[in-house]
Amino acid sequence: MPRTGRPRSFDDGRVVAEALELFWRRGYAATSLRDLKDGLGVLPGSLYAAYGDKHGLFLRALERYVDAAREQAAELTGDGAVLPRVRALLLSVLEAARETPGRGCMLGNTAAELLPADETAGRLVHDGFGTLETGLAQALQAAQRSGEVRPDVDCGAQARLLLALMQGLHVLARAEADPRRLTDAIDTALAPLATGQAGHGAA
Amino acid sequence: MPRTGRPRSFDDGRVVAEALELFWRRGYAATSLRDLKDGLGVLPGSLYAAYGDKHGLFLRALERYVDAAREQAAELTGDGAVLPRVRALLLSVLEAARETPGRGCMLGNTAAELLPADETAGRLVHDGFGTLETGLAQALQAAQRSGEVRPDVDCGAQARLLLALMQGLHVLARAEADPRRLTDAIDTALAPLATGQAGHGAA
DNA sequence: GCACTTCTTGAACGAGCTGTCAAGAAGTCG
DNA sequence: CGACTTCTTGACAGCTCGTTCAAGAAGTGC
Repeated sequence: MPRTGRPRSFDDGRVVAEALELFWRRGYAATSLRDLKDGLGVLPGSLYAAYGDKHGLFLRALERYVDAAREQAAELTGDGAVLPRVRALLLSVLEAARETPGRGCMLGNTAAELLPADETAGRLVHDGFGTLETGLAQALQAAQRSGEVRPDVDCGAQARLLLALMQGLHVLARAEADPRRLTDAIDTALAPLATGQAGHGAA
Repeated sequence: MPRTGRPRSFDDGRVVAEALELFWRRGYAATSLRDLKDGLGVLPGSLYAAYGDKHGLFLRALERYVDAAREQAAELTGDGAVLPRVRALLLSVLEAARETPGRGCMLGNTAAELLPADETAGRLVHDGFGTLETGLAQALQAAQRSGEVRPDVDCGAQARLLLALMQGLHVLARAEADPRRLTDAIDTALAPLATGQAGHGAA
């Protein structure tokens, strides 16, 4: 195993994180190597040696985003009431649109720009959506067992509805001067779920 | 008024319609003048003489899409039950994703690619979303008056929820091998609306 | 300190892009 | 038919893009 030679002068994790920020904000095609060079402080030659090409770096950044989404999804299930956490997740979409306009969701952005042509990115996006859907469904099922969510609710279908709502909010919020106008759509979606009593601890 | 000179050899309506099809499928930046030349049979010089530049042609195409959306929204209100028409509209999103993959909704695509930087396109997208939202809200209100929709429903908030769902479905469907998997999300969104009785004619 | 390996640097390449322009084609009007 | 106006044509300028590469820099291990 060759372990000699000049060590890399940049931190892989930092570069991927900053590349994610750029791709997230501007999209894949609109982020040029010049943008990456300026934003990351890494010249094209080094990027190509480390990641193959622009697309390779993009996939690394997208993987990182999917990992972050996985963490968010896992945090939905846990101690205490679930529905307020789901509501907070949906509200955070509107808040993010206010604080960082024009960024949206990296999964949705990638789906709109590159799917279905880019199959590798497609798998990652599919995984990311699947993770979020499963996380929502499991959280709702747990809340159902604890009595927080009505027993006649189809948690799988509800999870798909909430995920679609979430993606839709990312899109609509781009065209709204004040995304908070969409808050009542969130509450309308969640209202039919609650039993009215708070539930009694995790399942 | 100068009414002499060689007449235009192409039909404006046809060119805008075909440009819309291209921009819709590939997005704004990814559609090159060469694509437009090949698809429309009109050389760059003529396009620039007629529409100013690529962006001008895109705006014309986007206007046309907004007009079509306006018609769709208007058709939601009319004789007979409203909820089946709303359901059909949402299902048509999944059907379109199956028949024409990777096209999505031109409003959502444009929002993701160009907003908030492109203010002119932003106004058109905002109008388009507003038209759809208002159309949904008015249809639900009419259905409420006829007894088809429960009287305690907030039709405005419901319209925003359904519009967000619609946009979310466009996004999610891109990453699904078979978009029909999302059908139950539609029914879950609509279930809380119905009174159970069919309503008695238009209001 | 020397040999070796890897990384960095920055210029350069070919391709593709949007937008322009001068010359010719094709109409209309007197 | 002839003058005039507008549209079409296709080449081309200027730019940016992703990618490559040879030379130099900077480490490691003996």
